[in-house]
Amino acid sequence: MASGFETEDDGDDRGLLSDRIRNALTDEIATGTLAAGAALDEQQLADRFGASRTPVREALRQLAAGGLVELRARRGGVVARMTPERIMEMFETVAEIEAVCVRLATYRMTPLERSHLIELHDLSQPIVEAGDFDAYDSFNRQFHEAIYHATHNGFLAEQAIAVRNRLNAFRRTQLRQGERLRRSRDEHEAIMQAIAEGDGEMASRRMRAHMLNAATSLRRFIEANKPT
Amino acid sequence: MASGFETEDDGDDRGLLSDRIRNALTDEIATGTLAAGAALDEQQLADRFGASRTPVREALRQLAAGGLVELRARRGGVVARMTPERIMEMFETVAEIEAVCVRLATYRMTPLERSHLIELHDLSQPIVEAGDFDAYDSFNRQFHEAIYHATHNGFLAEQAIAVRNRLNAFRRTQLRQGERLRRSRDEHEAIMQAIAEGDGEMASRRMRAHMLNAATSLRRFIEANKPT
DNA sequence: AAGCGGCTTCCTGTATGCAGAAGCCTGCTT
DNA sequence: AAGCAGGCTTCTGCATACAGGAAGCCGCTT
Repeated sequence: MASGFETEDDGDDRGLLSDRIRNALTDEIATGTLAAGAALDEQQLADRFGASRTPVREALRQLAAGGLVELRARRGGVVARMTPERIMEMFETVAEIEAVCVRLATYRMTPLERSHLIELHDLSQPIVEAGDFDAYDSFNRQFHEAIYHATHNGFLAEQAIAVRNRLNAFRRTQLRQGERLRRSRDEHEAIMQAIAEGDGEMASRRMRAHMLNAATSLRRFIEANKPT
Repeated sequence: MASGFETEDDGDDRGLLSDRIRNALTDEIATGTLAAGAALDEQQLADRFGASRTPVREALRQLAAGGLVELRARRGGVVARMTPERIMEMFETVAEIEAVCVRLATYRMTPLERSHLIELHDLSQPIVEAGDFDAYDSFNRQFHEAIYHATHNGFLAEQAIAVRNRLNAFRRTQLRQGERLRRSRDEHEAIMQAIAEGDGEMASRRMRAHMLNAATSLRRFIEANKPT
């Protein structure tokens, strides 16, 4: 998430109401519970969260600033509606940013970080065998974020996480396509290989391909389920 | 500042109050009118803008989501305080993103866009001769944004602009250092050369170097003016 | 004299009230 | 019957009111 807020992890009972609402809405949008284009009525949301409109409004403003929600002046807000073109643009952007990250990480990561990453990667094997999509999604997130942090550039890591989060709903969808889970892990394997060899450029190219494969998988899914 | 947005300055009655406040604060932070670390008292800002606290709060939330302001729960907000380390991280991030952009742009730009970029670059010559920092800053922005758009990836362009905007104040400072203006243009020249040859990788490396040179120039300035 | 604790005061966070705009529905006109 | 106009409804945007936490201050204790 773009910085600026004290976000303690989601065990949130205490904390600001507007932050809790923001986190809840972020989650619902990311998981698709709130579909793209869904209208966001302030009073309705306020009732649902047992709050007044004020914290809801603040949450919506923050989400709008993050691009998850579109606010049209005096006409209310809707969950950001994304065209297939825009989704592809976002995937390409993530792919390029991830490619940058893995290149920097290859050159900068400490032995400890490298060890941690290898360990993480090894853990994904049984998950793939079991075909556990949710577990793999969670692992995948950890894997990529470990790479972000290994760049030793906190700002870049934040940006990467923020952009990645906006693609959450789509990435999860895409993982459920056919053999994508196993192929995803194979691609990770190839990336790990390049990292182990200290070849940042190679790791970068493989990461870009990895992300674009995911995008292609998603595009196929979108076109297969096209309503028209 | 040389805001490319058509946010008509103070004569603006139209539009949302919270948006006007947000734009005004963005501007003041970017130009340094509001120094980093400055406390942002809601009531005080409300009085200054002749509004109530409500739109001020909404503006602050949006700025926090964009990273320009830090909000500590129940303790008010301050203009994001950036350490030299963080500024360098931001510069590195911008450098990498710009490098990505110019590579994609080289391969994707239309002849019209290439022509426009060349024209823009040519216009910078007399500006450098005159040593007009403000004009060059404005040109520089146009030059880089033209490259963003030539990627034909709207989302990537938005991200690039957003990150770049957060460095506004520092980039302007840096341009005022010694021969930096002329060297900046020389580096643009080298980038244009690579674009003309259709060598995206070369353009990318040169762009990265260009941005890191700017960062180095800024770091020298910061250390030279270090209070301690 | 120094440290601590309670109090006071200010400021944030939330709720509610009010005005105006956007959209809709109804009824009139052609 | 279709189109338009005007009023009505609903929701947003802003202001104000209220409650609770945070920081500073003053006095008390040792």
